[in-house]
Amino acid sequence: MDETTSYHHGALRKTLIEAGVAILKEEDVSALTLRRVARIAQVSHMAPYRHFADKNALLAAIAVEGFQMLASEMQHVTQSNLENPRRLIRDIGLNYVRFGIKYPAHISLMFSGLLATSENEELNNAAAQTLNLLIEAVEQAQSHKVIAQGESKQIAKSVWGLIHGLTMLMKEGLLISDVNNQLEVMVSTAIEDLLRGLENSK
Amino acid sequence: MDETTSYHHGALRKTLIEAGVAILKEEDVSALTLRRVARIAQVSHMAPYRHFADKNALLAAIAVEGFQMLASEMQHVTQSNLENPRRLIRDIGLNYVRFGIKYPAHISLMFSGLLATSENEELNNAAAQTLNLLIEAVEQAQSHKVIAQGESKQIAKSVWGLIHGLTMLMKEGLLISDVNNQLEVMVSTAIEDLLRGLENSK
DNA sequence: ACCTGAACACCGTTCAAGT
DNA sequence: ACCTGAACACCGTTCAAGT
Repeated sequence: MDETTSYHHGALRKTLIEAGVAILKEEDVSALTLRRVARIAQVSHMAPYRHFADKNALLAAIAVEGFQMLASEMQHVTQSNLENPRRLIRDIGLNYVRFGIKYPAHISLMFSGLLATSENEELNNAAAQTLNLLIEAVEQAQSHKVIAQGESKQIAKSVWGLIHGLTMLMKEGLLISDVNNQLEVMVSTAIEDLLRGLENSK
Repeated sequence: MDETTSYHHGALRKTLIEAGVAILKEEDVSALTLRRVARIAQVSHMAPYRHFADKNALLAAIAVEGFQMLASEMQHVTQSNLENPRRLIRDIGLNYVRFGIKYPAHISLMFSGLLATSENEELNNAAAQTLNLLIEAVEQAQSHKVIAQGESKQIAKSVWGLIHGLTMLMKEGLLISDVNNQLEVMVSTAIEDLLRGLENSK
């Protein structure tokens, strides 16, 4: 029953995903090839097919890993802002944008069209988890009277749209020239403007 | 001096770009290869190198074409909304999102990281034009007292962030299930919520 | 079950050569 | 100037085979 007695080891799937994550930390999505991931894991270029149907399936698994990293950051922010929902939403936004700046290739993969075409249930659930965490934050803000009642899902989608768009544009260098000094004001201002509009929702 | 006497013709550069645009209308970015574009243009796989330094340069030119298509749509919307800046901003947003739904592979290429890494001046100008058109719309709204004075550039960036994020999430199928019937309400609501917050900017 | 290597049809890019 | 073809080191994927 010792899993390490097989040719490689029982954790090849995980090793392959981690190799992919590591590549995305240094290079862009085009560097993430099946053969290279296999090389890093020290297996033949065909071994990954025992764990993934094709390259897209590996990419989807790496994207899931990204959504989990993001969710875990969002949950951490939520823990430290239990009493101030206005600051909670702002901090979730700031961390989302910083996540995109820190892992540009990874977030690029996560929203590269895999979700649009893949029908991969695990991936769709992982992405939906992002929205769920935003809905929770919005409902918390509503119960604190910071956001008007009703339509928490629509409101969470608006918030997601704003912070996701800022992230993508920021990542492309289209919003500010100095990420260290301008990011916080730029993003906070945008989020607070939207929150102000949500106070007296129609 | 007849340009058509050369091996191919003088318009190869344009032909190659249009071949790329055509591929993106049907398939995703991974189908856009240098060799395939050359095949469509009926030239050898090396001919494109006379017009583009490498594959990235061709991709950048195709992205520029996308920004020009988008700008031309935005200008058209602006022409038909000269008197109502509130509706203008909403319609620009709606059209931006529809552009992304109509050309998902093209908009994906436009924001795929080329801008972040390329230093391509033409591409950067084309992308900046999008922001310029939004700044104009915001300033029009300010002069009609629909948006509070000051910081039109920051406000335009917030608006861009919102509509860009909604576009990308929509394209991934993460916001609504029925694009034909739900898009307009979803996007309009989000934009109007932000505009409400901008009425009495801090 | 899990892993391997040869083979195939593709890539982007370099180089030397043709008109 | 513009275009070509051979060659190289890569891809993803199929297949037949090994333990």
